Amino acid sequence: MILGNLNPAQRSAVLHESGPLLILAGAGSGKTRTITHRMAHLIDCGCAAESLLAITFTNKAAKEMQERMEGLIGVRSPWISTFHSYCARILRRHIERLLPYGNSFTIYDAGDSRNIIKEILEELEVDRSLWSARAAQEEISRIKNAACGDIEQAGIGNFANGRMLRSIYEAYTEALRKRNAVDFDDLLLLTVRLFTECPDVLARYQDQFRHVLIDEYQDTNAIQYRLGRLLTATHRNLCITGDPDQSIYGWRGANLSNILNFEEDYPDARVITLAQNYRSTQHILDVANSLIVHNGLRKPKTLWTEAAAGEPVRVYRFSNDAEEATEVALLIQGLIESGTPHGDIAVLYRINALSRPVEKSLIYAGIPYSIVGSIAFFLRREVKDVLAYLRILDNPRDEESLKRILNVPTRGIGKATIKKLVQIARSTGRPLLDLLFSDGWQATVNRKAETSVSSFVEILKTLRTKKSSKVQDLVQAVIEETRFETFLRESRGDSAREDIENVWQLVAAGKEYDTEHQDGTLTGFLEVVNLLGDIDRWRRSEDKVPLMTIHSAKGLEFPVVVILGVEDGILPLLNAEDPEADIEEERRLLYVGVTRARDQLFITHTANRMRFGSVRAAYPSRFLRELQPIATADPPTRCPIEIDEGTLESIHFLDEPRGRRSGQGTPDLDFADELFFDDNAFDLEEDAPYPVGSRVRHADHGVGEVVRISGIGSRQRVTVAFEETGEKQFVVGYVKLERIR
DNA sequence: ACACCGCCCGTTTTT
DNA sequence: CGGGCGGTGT
Repeated sequence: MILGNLNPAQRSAVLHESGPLLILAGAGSGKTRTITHRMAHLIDCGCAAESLLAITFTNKAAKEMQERMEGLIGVRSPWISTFHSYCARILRRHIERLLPYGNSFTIYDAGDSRNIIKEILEELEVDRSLWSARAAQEEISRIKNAACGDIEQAGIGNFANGRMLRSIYEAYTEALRKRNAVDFDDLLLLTVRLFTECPDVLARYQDQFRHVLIDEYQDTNAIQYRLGRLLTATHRNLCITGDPDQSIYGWRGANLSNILNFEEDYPDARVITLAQNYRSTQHILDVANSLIVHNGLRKPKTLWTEAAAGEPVRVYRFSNDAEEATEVALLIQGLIESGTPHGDIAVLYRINALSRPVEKSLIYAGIPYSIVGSIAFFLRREVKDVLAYLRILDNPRDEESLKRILNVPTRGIGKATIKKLVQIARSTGRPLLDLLFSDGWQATVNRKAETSVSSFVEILKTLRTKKSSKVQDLVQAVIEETRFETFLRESRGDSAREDIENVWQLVAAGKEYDTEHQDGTLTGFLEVVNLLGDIDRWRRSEDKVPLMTIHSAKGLEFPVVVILGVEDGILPLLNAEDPEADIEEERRLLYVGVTRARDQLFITHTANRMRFGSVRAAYPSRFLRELQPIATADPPTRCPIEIDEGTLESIHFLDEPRGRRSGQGTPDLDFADELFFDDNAFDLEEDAPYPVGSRVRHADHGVGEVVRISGIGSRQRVTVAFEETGEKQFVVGYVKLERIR
């Protein structure tokens, strides 16, 4: 085994033999390298490859790890997959132990679930102001993820809405069971249930996997935490890697304390910190470090590098989003002209909506780009329609898919008919498809509908005979039997071409699956399709500028990164009705964005931004004032003035001609300037409610002395050195402090 | 049954 | 600005 290329920390992680191990891996610290080497080392030491299990969060990460493993040890590779795929595979084998599920269960995506929830809300006659489908869906997911499906524990309360939620939850669970379907959360949840209810199954996997590795542990939720514990309960060979500073999935139930408390869970755990960064320049790391240090919930660590200082990080301010978009396009054009490949320049943003103006500018500038994420390919309407045919063939109880395609392509089966059919099915207690295949429904619908449904049934019967052909042929058969292409051409106007193209891409996906899986099945194909996100399908290409959310960019790196819209309200994303927004998570998000950059980093913000269809004032992100040091400059194409040691005031200075130029100077612009740039015009010593040196009392921390303040107004932060608990930082607007002196 | 119109709604982030 | 949904007209 080659240990020579590893640094001392990496090496000790590789050499750690057994027992719990926590690898705190900073961004760009060679984590994947370390864990693949570790696995290879274990195999070298006599572990069978089959006895290793590595769990990642994205298929992309799994694939990358897989490839690196093959490079290191040859073909026999350990089991490496995402939590979700791993659980799906376990369930395919054993779900029949959890009746009434069968092993051809269908995995429902959020859209499918939403449809069921809508039906339930209708059936239960739920007042729409009490529960929207969206809200109910979110709550259901929260119950599953945070409380492992235990309603009692989820604390939903006993008021009308809580009681209603309980009914919705139960009806939803029952609906899925009837359809032999599971949602994303169920994949994990049912696996935990399987392991708990069937100790023999658990024992089998505990025995098989002598070493379990969980990647990105900072993003695990309650169920994933339990899975990890269950799988390693006997041998305790649990190796986790993660970085509390990169936890960005709190909204999905990720529980940061899983990683923060790992050492309490496993007092004998070995902890290794990887802080040497091999990715970014010193300037970029300085910015990253200065930002993240403002977080309280973390394990302190400072990234360092042997690399050069590099280009300064630049913060650009624009008067509106259109200008931002044009200038970013010009910036990119300049980079491309000087030889940077398109694929080396990533444009990142907090919310998908921000991509549009930039897309326009890129098109205008003739720069090819590709959007990664947003609407996943397999979620497109026409693709899902074709897939629905496959799904109903695979799982005859999948009522959602059946209803979806009864009248797609349009064949004269309307809502009323569908409703009638569903009703008969319900009253006879048989699956809808069973009913349609029998002759117990014809009398209840009108003649026209009757012939239509019959012809639909005929199509399904024909397709059923081809069920075990190659996936590619099956997809093609669906398109031909249903005359799907004609349907698209006739029913879609402008988008017909694109829609048809997408449908044929699905055939291509089937072909790809067939070649990659010699013993593939329809079930297998559908599973891949379901669990594959857009980011997983994305292949880095030289000739397109990638545009994506920061969430999608996690785990990736680019020589040049542009982060758009770093404004209060967007990053951090602030929600009017939810003032308790997790600012620290937002800060981590920016941190993740910043640490994607290898050589050059550009951060932009605007004074006015089009949102919700109208122009609104935008304010620089509160995070910008935490960045140290930043060099700032006017946008490159207009006034190429550069400042060697940028200060906040210099932006103010540079910015003045800006308002005039755009002719859009608004009072808000001035306010924004003041908010952000006039830090030093404000006398911090005099006007602060808790000046430096004053003594204060805090309910939890006791008495302390103010050692530092920063910012102004309600956004002001105050750092207090408490006698008992040490230094803490607060936002003045949110903390209760009693001033003693 | 279905196409069309117009209103209102809301928007993070994804396996 | 865009999608979803309710209502209307054919």
